[in-house]
Amino acid sequence: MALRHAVLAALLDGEYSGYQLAKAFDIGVANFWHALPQQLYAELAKLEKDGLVAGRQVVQETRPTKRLFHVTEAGRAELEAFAAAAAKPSFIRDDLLVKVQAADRVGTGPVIGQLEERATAADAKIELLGVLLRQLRGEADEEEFLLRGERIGPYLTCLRGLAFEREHRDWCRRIAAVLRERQKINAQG
Amino acid sequence: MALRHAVLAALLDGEYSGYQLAKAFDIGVANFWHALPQQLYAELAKLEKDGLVAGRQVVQETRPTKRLFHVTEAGRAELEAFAAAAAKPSFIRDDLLVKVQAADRVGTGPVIGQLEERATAADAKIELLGVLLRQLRGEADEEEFLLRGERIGPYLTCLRGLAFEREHRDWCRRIAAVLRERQKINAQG
DNA sequence: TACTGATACTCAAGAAAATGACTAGTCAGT
DNA sequence: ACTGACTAGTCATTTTCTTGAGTATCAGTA
Repeated sequence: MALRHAVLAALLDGEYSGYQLAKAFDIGVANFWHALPQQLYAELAKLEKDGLVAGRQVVQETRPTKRLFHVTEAGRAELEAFAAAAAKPSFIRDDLLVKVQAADRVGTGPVIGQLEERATAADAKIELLGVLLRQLRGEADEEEFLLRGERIGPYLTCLRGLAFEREHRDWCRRIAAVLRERQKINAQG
Repeated sequence: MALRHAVLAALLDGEYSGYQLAKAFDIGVANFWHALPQQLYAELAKLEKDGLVAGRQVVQETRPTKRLFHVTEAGRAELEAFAAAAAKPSFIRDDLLVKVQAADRVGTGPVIGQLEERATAADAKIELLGVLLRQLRGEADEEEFLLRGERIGPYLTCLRGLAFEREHRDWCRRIAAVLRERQKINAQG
């Protein structure tokens, strides 16, 4: 029971359809919780069955009918209990790091390429997060917003995401450079 | 097929028993791949069945008999192919971030406590990684080691882990401070 | 006019991971 | 003599995740 709370937390900011939720996960929530759309639909169904979210049908003229969900009182209570309980240790899984761990025992060429791709992707994500953060805080500067803003939760997690992406990008570029240098040295020696 | 390659990569540095592998995962590999001991035993059994690792029994006098595993040629080839294939996007999951996302909609008291615990745990991890890195690079300084060292894979992933833990610690402390400040302001207002 | 891409989902099969309990001997300290 | 921690695993069950496919409509583009 874990995705459950991530969905509830994401849904705190208003009504979302499963589809919209999947988008929100891609941008914001993905900074701390990865999930595929199918999982979200399944989880929403379970949450509704358990009365933690409620949905309402919205018929649209030009688009398929959708169902918008919001968190119920029971859902809020569930989140409250979750927040008070001990957190599990965080965890990461990253293929690319597995490859780097194996570096200098397997061919590094493709790994260097992947590190550079990742760095580029991180650049894009950093820009995206920058835009998102500016939107979230509106006119206020950050300090002011963090102290007086109404809804800072998503802002705080995006800040974490931004820091993560920056570190990740820098690491990828540095490691790619190191591996390239080593290739040169080995070619010479 | 994912844990599989993490195990192979971890096993590149010598022979390990399942138990030792579990330790190695806790310290180094956990920086990019989280797995429980039971999973490792199960994965080792599968890898052996598939001929990607081979084990040998070691009878000990004072300790239970153990089985030490090493990567076979087929295992190395498997890793090689893995390194060349496209990497999946990394993913993170963190309960604590879910709680922060929900912050200012649920009680923040316990969350502040957990942020501080995390920061303290991160401090310990940072120290541990510092020691590990010093061990790995021996006498050489970092630049020199990265360019000429024989085996830099684990060093590189530990560097990533270190950067991650630092960022995480700083973020936790900052967010804890922000949430505390907001509690004060709300108490006054 | 055909094609692409976005919206808005659903279903099912199979792989992978998490959980909890269990065995069994050693060693250090109270 | 007892306790708790460490070594070194195994087993079974359940939960969760991934993969891949399928449905349907509409808007914009070439």
